[in-house]
Amino acid sequence: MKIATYNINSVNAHLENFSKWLTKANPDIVLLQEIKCEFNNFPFFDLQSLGYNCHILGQKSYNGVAILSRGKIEITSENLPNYSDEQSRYLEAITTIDDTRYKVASVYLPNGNPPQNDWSDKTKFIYKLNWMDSFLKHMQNLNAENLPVIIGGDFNTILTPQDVYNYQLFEGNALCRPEVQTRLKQMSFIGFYDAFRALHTKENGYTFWDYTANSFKADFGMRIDYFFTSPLASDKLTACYVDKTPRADDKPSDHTPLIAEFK
DNA sequence: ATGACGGTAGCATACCGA
Repeated sequence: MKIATYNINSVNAHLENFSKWLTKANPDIVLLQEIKCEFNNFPFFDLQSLGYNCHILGQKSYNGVAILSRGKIEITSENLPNYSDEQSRYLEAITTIDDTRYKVASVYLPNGNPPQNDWSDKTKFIYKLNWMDSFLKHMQNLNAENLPVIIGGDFNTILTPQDVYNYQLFEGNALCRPEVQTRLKQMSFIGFYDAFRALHTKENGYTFWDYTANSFKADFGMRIDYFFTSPLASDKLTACYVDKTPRADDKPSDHTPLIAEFK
């Protein structure tokens, strides 16, 4: 079983790039973030014709998450069950691939940096921390599930200096503030593996490069997209890697897919 | 670099992102 997590930065704006990659990479499941559209504008027809069932939690302009699967999708949660949220950032489902049932979730964690017109405004950062607290509370319940659980998404967190091209540049940034790093590290205490880092200790694993001039070519990137696997899923994990091909292709998202494979 | 650059809403320019 092959699963991908991909912050698509508007599914409609990058549909051509995405469809080309989907056909080539042929994942069984795709977790999408930042689809940036509501139900009525989601490209169901295009993706279904490539063989995927699709469920989305949409939002106009911003955010929005989706689950694509070769198998049947049963939604188990839209938004975090213990947190009232106006933004679409969490979608969870059970889907069956090769007779194995997996619980999967597509996560788009808040960025947390202040708006440009008010650098002192902490509202977004507080929202990020509260969101993470609710998320972790839910993860404690999910980890005990009697089926493999795979949590994937854009966690907007630089966990360690290894996970960004220049750590000093991002000091004080909401992506690598200690309050945020400490919270995401709790995933491992709860029992979820950071799948990429569990298998690769030396590679940087960058999944995001900004659109500016030579960020991608110069590899000025960061690792902010993750898979977290529950004990039953970690037992089945055989590979986890970054696929840079769509980021190098025409009209890409600023992120690139992270892929995990399970036996 | 509080940089550039791209996406959305909607039609000029503000907001968002990491």
